[in-house]
Amino acid sequence: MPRKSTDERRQEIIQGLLEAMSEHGYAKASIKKIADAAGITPGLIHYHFDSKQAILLALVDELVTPQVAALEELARTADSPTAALMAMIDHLLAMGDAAQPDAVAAWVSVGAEAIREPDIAAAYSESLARLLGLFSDVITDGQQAGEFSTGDLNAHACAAALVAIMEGYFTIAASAREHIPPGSAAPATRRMARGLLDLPAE
Amino acid sequence: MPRKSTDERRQEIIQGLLEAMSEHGYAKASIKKIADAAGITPGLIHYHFDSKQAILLALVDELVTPQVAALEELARTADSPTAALMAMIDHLLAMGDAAQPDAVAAWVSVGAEAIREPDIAAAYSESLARLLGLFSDVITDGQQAGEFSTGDLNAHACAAALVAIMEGYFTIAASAREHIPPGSAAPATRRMARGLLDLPAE
Amino acid sequence: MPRKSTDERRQEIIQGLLEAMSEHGYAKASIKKIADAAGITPGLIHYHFDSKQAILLALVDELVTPQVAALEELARTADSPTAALMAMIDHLLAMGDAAQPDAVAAWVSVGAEAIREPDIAAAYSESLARLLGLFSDVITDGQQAGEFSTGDLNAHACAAALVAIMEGYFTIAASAREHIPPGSAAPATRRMARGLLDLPAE
Amino acid sequence: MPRKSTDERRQEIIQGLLEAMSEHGYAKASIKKIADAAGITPGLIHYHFDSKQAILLALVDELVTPQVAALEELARTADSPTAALMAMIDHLLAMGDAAQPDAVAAWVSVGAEAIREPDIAAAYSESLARLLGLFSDVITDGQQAGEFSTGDLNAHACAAALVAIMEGYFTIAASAREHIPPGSAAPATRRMARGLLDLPAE
DNA sequence: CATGAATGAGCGTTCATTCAT
DNA sequence: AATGAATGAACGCTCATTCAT
Repeated sequence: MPRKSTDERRQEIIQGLLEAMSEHGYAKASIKKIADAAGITPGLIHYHFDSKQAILLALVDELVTPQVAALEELARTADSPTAALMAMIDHLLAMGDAAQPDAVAAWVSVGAEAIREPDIAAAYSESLARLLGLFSDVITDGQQAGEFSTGDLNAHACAAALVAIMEGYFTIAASAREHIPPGSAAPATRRMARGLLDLPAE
Repeated sequence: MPRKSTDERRQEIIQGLLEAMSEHGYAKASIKKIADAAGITPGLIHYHFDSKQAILLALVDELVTPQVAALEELARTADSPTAALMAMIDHLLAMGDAAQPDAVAAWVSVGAEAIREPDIAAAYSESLARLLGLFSDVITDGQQAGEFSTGDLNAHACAAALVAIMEGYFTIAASAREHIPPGSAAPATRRMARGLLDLPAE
Repeated sequence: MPRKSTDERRQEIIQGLLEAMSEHGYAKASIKKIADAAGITPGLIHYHFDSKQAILLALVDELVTPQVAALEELARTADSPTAALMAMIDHLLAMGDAAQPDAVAAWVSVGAEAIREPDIAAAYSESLARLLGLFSDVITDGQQAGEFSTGDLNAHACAAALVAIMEGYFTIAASAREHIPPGSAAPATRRMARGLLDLPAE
Repeated sequence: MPRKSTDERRQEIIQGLLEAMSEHGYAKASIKKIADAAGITPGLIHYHFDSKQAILLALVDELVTPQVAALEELARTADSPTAALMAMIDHLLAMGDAAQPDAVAAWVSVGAEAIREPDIAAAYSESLARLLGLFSDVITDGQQAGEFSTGDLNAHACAAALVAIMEGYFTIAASAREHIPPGSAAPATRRMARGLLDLPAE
């Protein structure tokens, strides 16, 4: 007679890691702290996950999937590639601006952890690939529609540049938010995207 | 006279941390690993540094100061604000592109560590402030010279945007380099800077 | 249900510290030695106690509380203040004489540790205050009953003198027992108490 | 060409230990701290002393010898055994009262250290023996002069009792001075000595 | 499913002692 | 006689993981 379903428990544990990580970083987010944040006991963590790293991998998916879905939806419902791109930028930068500080901090920790853990690196890389693919598609659409021109750069390089901006804003937002004038990230990024893609000024 | 001077040893230890950190991240860059990388015994580390964190703070300075000096030199010797800005972008992005992978990886770890360690956060924030100041000065110069126009954004917000790009490219370069087409970072950033500052295409 | 209850383990650890301390002093009573004495592994110590100092604080309470209770009982059931005082002296000095050499040695280490550790000093001071209070009450009772006379000294100063004798005998018993003729501590102290309180010789 | 004589250096080191010990206790009085307190470098310590323990043994002698000499002088110049005893009590308790807090704290640490170090125990025991001998002599003199009567106790037991008081006052003075009313130690001890030795009240 | 005591390896740090200079 | 860098063992403590209950 299960007190809670496996899926629910896994969700709680993942959220516990998110909470612990945003406060202490991954290395110091101990199983005990994760368990406390999830409102369960330490022993139960390893019943639902093989290892601490497995929770992190699940968290990466948890962080990325809804964003990708939201961006896809934005791209699909936009009137034009330009409108789609601007909507995507606004959506992503809103996160860094303040909307989900825990998720942003956790994401930065994931990027750092990826330096030394191949499994995390793979998940991180795949997550970036998903984002890159979305931007790449929109840029290709815009090129074919004659809205965008990318000079010597291909669509992939331009997509990487846009993802880099997002990553950069997230990094600074996580550790030195005071250096980002509130509300400036999205407009600045839109201006930069216009330069990148040869769009006329707004 | 001691067997080696304190300054030499401190340098070796700082480089040992850089090496260990770029491979394992800060948390797993143990005193033992740092000592091995520096070719000394663990006990000696704490003869020269009060704590592991003190080494990291010294490393942050070591990483940032020469870059800031180089950027200042570039800004001073450039013919125009536009030329200065482009030279600075090229210089910084060259690092991320491949020139100093260890330093880039270490820097990303610093950003992540800053999330939870106030002292590191302070050093990280100050380092960003130094970079931001340089960009901010160039942008202000360009505005006054009539070369740049920043729309609704002030110089600081534009500087933050450029620093964010750099941070973002570094983050991706450290963990998922395969997503950055080699050689694309600097040209893409130059295009974005043109959009940000209302410069005509090259 | 865990393998052993927290209370049982805490007791075993406290006793392990008592054992290790009486043999090696507090500083050299390492977590490893405490664990060995308690028959457990070192890691478990910090599951049950936050720090080594926390064990010491628990031990101080463990040492003092039963003695205070015993002295209170003696004071309560004695026929007169004089009888109460003599019973208390006999009870306390019996410890130093030989009855609990481990506890006496540990207590001396606590006093020394109190010199440099404010938390230990507070616990030590409070323990002394409890003993002093008991003696002070008995002396005040004796004064009011016309049995004791303390000259220029107040009850508190006389209580302090009696507690000092006890501390002194404990100190010598712990490190240089050969200098205390067996069985002499209590009679000598009774004679001194008579002088202190103007009691006629037995 | 010696910059300072060996004897001077040894003295400085012993005083350095006294200073470091009274502040940090023996275990935490590191060679570095002793050297700092002595105004020399760590390496020099082991040129003048074989080990840290050897300094402590020298310190014990340093602490006790002048007191013993002073007490001998007091005993020799006193008009009577009673006067001698009271002068000795006043002299010793003046230390605990406030005169030399560093020495008192160090002495208590020596007593605690004696629990676990046989060599320290031997030195501590010998120091106590010297004090005991002095008191024992005076008491024997007083008995022979018909001034003192010690009941069932022999002179040694009475001497031990007086030394215990001193040790006890020192212990409390070192860690919980607030419990000793200032100026009360000597008068209280004189009253106790009168009871111990069947002297009439002052 | 769930608990929480238990393990053991590793961590950052301290330090008495040694020794090249 | 003196320096201060260097060593290596020990320390208190943390923690992912295991497992009896």
